[in-house]
Amino acid sequence: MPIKEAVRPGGRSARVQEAVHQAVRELQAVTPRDELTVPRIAERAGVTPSTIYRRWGNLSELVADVSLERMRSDDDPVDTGTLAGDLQAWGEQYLEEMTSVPGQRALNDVMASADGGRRERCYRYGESLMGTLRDRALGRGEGAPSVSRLIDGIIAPMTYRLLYDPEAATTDNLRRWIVSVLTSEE
Amino acid sequence: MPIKEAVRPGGRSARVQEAVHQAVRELQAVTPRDELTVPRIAERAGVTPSTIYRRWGNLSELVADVSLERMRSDDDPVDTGTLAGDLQAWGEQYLEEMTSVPGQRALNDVMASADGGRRERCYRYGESLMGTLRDRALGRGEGAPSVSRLIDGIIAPMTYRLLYDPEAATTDNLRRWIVSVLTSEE
DNA sequence: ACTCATAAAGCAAATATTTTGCGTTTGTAT
DNA sequence: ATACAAACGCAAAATATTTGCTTTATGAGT
Repeated sequence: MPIKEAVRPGGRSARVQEAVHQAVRELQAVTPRDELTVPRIAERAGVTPSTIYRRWGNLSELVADVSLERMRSDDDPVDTGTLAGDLQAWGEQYLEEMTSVPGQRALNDVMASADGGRRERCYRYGESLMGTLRDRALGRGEGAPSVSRLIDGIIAPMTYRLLYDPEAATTDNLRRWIVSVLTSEE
Repeated sequence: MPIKEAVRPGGRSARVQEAVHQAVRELQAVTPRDELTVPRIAERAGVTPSTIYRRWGNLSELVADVSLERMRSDDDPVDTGTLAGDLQAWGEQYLEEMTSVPGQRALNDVMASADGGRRERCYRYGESLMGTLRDRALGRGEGAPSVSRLIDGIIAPMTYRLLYDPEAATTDNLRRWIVSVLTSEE
C-alpha cells in the first residue's frame, strides 16, 4: 500500500526496482498503452506480480514513478550571461523535451498518479530552478523578479500550455513570457 | 472502445447514462476512492457492468466524464463594471470551487483521463470566458490585453497552482495576477 | 400507426487481473 | 555471527474485464 521510496535501498530491493523500471521502459517503447499491464511487466522483469502490487499499488503509480524519474534532469542550467538568456535556454530545451511524444506521455503519467507527492516534487524542482537562475542574476548585478513571479510568469504558462494546449507550447511564446515577466514592475 | 457521446440520445440510452452518472456521484460521496469500482457502480445504477465497459472503456474515463460535467458552470460571469472586477469575481468563485475537496478530485479525475479531448474542452472554456470578459471591457471603452495574454496571465497561474501547489491558489494571489496582467504593456 | 434495421443493453461464460496468506530469502543492525 | 524485519515468491482465492450471443427498444421510412 505505501508507495514509499528508498526504505531499504540496499541490494535485492534496489535490483528489483531497477529491473521493473527497466521493463516498463522497454515495454513502453514497443507496446500500445493498453497492453502495458502489470503481469506483463512482472514477467519481463523476472518478478512476481504481487511484488509490483505490494510495492507500487497499481499500474498508474508505477508508470508515474518511471516517468518522473525520466523527467528529472540532473545537469544544471547553462549560464548565458543574462537572466533572459538563461530562461530562454532552459525553457527551450524543456519545451523540446516535453512536446515530444514520450515527453507528453511522461507528463500525463505523472498527472494521472493519485499520489500528490509526485506533483509537489515537480513544483519544488521548478521552484529551486527559478531560485538558482534568480540568484545568478542578482549575483551579476541584474535585477530579477521574485521566485514566485518567475513561477507564475514562466513555469505556469509553460506547464499550462503543455497540458492543455500543446500547440502553443512554442519557443516563440516562451520569448513573450520572458519579456513579459522581466518588464512588469514589482 | 469509443467514448462517443450522443450517438443515439433518445430514451433508454440517455436514461442509462444518467443512472450511471448518478450512481458515480452517489458512490463518490460515500466511499473511499479505491472502493469506487465498475461493478459496484453498475449494480447501483441497475445496469450490467459490460454496458459501462462498452460505453466508457474503463473507470477513469467514466469518472472523468462525470467530473467534467460537474465542472462546467452554465451561468455566465457577473458584470462588475470593470475588467479587473470581472476577473476577480469569476476567479474567486472558481478558486473556491476548485480548492474544495470535491473540486480537487474533479480536477484530478479529468487530468487522469487518457482522452485529451477532455482537457481541450477545459481550454476552450477558459478561452471563451476570457474572450467574453475582454469584449465586455472593450465595449465599455476599457483597454484589455489579448485573450492569449489573459490566459497566460490568469488561467495559467491559477491552474498551475491548483494542480501543483494548492496552498498558493488564493484570492490574494489572484489579485496579483490580475494587477500584473493589466499593467504589463502589450 | 406499423414495420424494419440497428444501436445499445443484458446475460453468462471465458479471461485476465488483483489481492491475500504464508513460507522463504536477504539486507541491516547489534 | 545472530536476530530481526523488510521484501520477495508462490499459489489459491477473490475481483474485475472481455467477449459472443441474445434481447430490447429507438428512430426512420412507409
